[in-house]
Amino acid sequence: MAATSQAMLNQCLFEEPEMSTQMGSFSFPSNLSFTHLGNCHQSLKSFCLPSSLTTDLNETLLSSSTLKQRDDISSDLGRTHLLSLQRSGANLWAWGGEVGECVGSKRSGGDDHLGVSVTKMKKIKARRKVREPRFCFKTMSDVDVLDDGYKWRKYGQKVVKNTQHPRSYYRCTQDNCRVKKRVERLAEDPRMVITTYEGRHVHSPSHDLEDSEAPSQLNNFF
DNA sequence: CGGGTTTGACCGGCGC
DNA sequence: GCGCCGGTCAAACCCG
Repeated sequence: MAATSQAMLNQCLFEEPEMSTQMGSFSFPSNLSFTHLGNCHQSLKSFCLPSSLTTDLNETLLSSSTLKQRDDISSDLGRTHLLSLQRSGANLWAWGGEVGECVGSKRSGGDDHLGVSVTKMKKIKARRKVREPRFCFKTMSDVDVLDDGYKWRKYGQKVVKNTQHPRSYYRCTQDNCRVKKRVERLAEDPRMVITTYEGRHVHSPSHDLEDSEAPSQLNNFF
């Protein structure tokens, strides 16, 4: 799709942005396609997601050599753009398990954890049961819906407060797959598209099904 | 005709 | 309890 080449991956962050803490950063080529992001995301996954979400990958933590490789790729392709990797308290509850325990142990020390108040954390905990794992990232693109290899059906659109651009709601068209995504434009910079994914796909991307019979283990976080 | 989009209605959570 | 707001539903509509 044309959307792929247009998209410039600029930032990967986790919900909710105001609660996030910078965890690390590295470079990606500016002309990296969204599909490529799916592959690179394996490294992101290893770098920032709990092991419960990476059991199907057999990958270890992102090493400095891997980062070096990414830099090499970037230099090969010319320009680079900083990709910031962030993690928020809001996602910690969503993931649960070891991450949740991590939150609990760190919270015992004071009123704040990652800049989040106790009352806010309580509300976060209250929501833990119902929310799917979520993450979002920001791309600079003139099209709203980026090609991530999956097929989506739009089920709603909403004008959110204090923004002039509507937020669109999409669901994966695959049966038994309950992954959703939200797409909205940044109020401060309409060129930036915020894409938020919720849940995990239980199938391979539609592109893989079309291109080969062997289902790829890559991309399955989207 | 089937699949996707649009859009107003509805619902539940949350703050006051 | 009430109103606001985000998220979802579903009927109508569109398009190939």
